[in-house]
Amino acid sequence: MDHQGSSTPARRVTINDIAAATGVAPSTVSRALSRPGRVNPTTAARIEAVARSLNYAPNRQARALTSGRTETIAVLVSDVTNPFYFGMIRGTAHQLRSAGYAQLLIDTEDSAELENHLLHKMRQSIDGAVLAASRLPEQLLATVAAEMPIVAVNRNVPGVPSVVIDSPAGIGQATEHLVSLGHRDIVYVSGPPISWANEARWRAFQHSMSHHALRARKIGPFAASRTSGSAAADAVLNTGATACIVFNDLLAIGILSRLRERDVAVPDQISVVGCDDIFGADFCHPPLTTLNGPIERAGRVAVTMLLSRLNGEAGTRQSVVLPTHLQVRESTGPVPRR
Amino acid sequence: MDHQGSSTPARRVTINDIAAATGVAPSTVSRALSRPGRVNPTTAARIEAVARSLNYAPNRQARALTSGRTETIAVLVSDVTNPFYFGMIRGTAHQLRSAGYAQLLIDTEDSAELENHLLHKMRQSIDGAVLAASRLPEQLLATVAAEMPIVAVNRNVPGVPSVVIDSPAGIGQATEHLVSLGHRDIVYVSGPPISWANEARWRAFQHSMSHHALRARKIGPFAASRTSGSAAADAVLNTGATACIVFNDLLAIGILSRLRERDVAVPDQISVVGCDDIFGADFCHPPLTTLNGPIERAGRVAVTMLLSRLNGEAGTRQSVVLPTHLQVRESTGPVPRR
DNA sequence: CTGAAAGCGCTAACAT
DNA sequence: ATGTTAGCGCTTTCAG
Repeated sequence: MDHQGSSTPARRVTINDIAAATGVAPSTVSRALSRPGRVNPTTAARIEAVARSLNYAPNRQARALTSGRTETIAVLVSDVTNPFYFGMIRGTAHQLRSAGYAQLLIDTEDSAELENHLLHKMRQSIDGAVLAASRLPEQLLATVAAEMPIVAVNRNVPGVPSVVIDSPAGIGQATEHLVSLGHRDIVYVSGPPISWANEARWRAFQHSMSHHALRARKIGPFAASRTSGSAAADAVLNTGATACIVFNDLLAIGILSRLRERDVAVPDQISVVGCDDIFGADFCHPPLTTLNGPIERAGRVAVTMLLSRLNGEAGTRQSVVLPTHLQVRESTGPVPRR
Repeated sequence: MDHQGSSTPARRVTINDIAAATGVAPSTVSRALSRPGRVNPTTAARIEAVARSLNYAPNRQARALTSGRTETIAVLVSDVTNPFYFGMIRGTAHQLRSAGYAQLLIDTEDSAELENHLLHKMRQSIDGAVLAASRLPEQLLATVAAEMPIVAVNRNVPGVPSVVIDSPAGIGQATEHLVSLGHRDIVYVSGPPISWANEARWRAFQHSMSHHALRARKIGPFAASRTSGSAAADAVLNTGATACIVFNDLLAIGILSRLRERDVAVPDQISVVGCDDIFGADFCHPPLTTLNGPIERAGRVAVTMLLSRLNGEAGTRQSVVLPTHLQVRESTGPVPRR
């Protein structure tokens, strides 16, 4: 049984149906529905009423075909299950919805090839893209940016609009924090070398340490996952350092678990600092000292930049840097006495 | 500078370009690219070669316009930031990608109206939808299912294909576990009344308890969020129960935090069981005893069902029930001695 | 196996 | 302010 009330197989209603029912031309209906103001208010109202009563919904594909605008934005993440992205996705989702855009979520599985391939395949289906943690080489990223409107998150490449969370500044605070607690031997636990954020954090760490006339060491690389925390923890212990700053929280939480397993007390024997303040960082054991960034806001800002670019608005900033601050919890403490 | 090598503003290549370059008709190109086998292998190969060399990507909108198939599936979640969905989204993402489908991620913000509205608005842009934790009333959900291919996850309504994780069975195990630890006074901490899973879990709990000739109590409802854990914890304590089974892990983790804050020892003074085994359940403090379900698999299965339905395959099961089991960690223990 | 032609639903000139 | 006309890029009859 067809709940539409007719007996024909529920043909979808088009602007032609509305035009017929209203006694105007389809183009008028199109205008009335697309941009009000270009049509007589009275007829516009009539058209809208009929559209509503007919339960009309515009066909986005047809609209896209002529207008070239799909009202769809792709959001690319390197791994959907990484909690880091949740907040960002919520930010993009909200901002896109309120602008009437649809959000295509794409998981690039940490592969530059896949990222490039999917971007290429989808380029006609989207008006633009937010690339969260793009793995594309600089050159290629710049090329992509020249071809379609994109905003990169946590990736800074000349010529590519971006939103980056200023973790270098945060790393500075973290180093300061540890040094003030008496730590002198601090090691950076690095994440995937392909990650721009990883490099940025390592450089910031080196810089801060040299500022204190301390030697910056690095171990890794490790995958940015909880499971690789085991190897990372063992490696940290092996260095003899009294504190570590870890590429991200996922890895840091993995390290915490392994340290517990090995009965190494945190922070009594070793201090751990993470990055990103993901879901869970506040309730793991011990709660993690980490860099807290406005990640949801990053998503919102990225979309705002993208949309204003699409709308040809002028005063759009090329790059936005969002502040970060150290969230001190219980995984850091005074350097252990020998 | 246009990296395409031409000086014109990078007009996108269409099947007509390929047709011209190959010396065949556009329709042949279409056939060759859409379903090989309906065209001479030699020419097909030639066409494909030219397509590749021209860097051709089909226009999905145009294709959708005629064929009616968008190769896009919507995945609706009630809240993108709920970690419960992460695994499921990964499951759907992988399965969709391997089938060449795009995934539209839609956040319904826990609102039935919004869910219905977006489904309606998007119905022409998608081939089907996976509804995770739909908030739609039964009747409406059935209507939607009659109009477009959908698969519901964790929601069982007659006539609507579904994938549900068998948490009732799990609740039985959880109750058994607590009773065997000596608990007699167990309370169910309920989540949003609008949630189907919440009702199912409460019923299962009642059933198990009556099986042991024990009285089942319920408190709530509480929002399924960490913050509402405070109120929930206080309420649990107020009941004097020695154990609680909580609607989901998010709420349970919130409860754990509050109990720590109030210096109530878990599990020495009270035992806590969650549901879903979300990210974080294994590293919160204490690690949470919870129901572990194959949530990523649920996402994969849902997509598989949806796609096989779209492809008109016959032997598609209407509903799939996935097993669950109790994951005992450290938040449950023997009943406290008085 | 392939070509010609029609048209999906809509928007965008161009007229009026 | 509104109607007419011509496609967008593709698939799909219908012929051959």
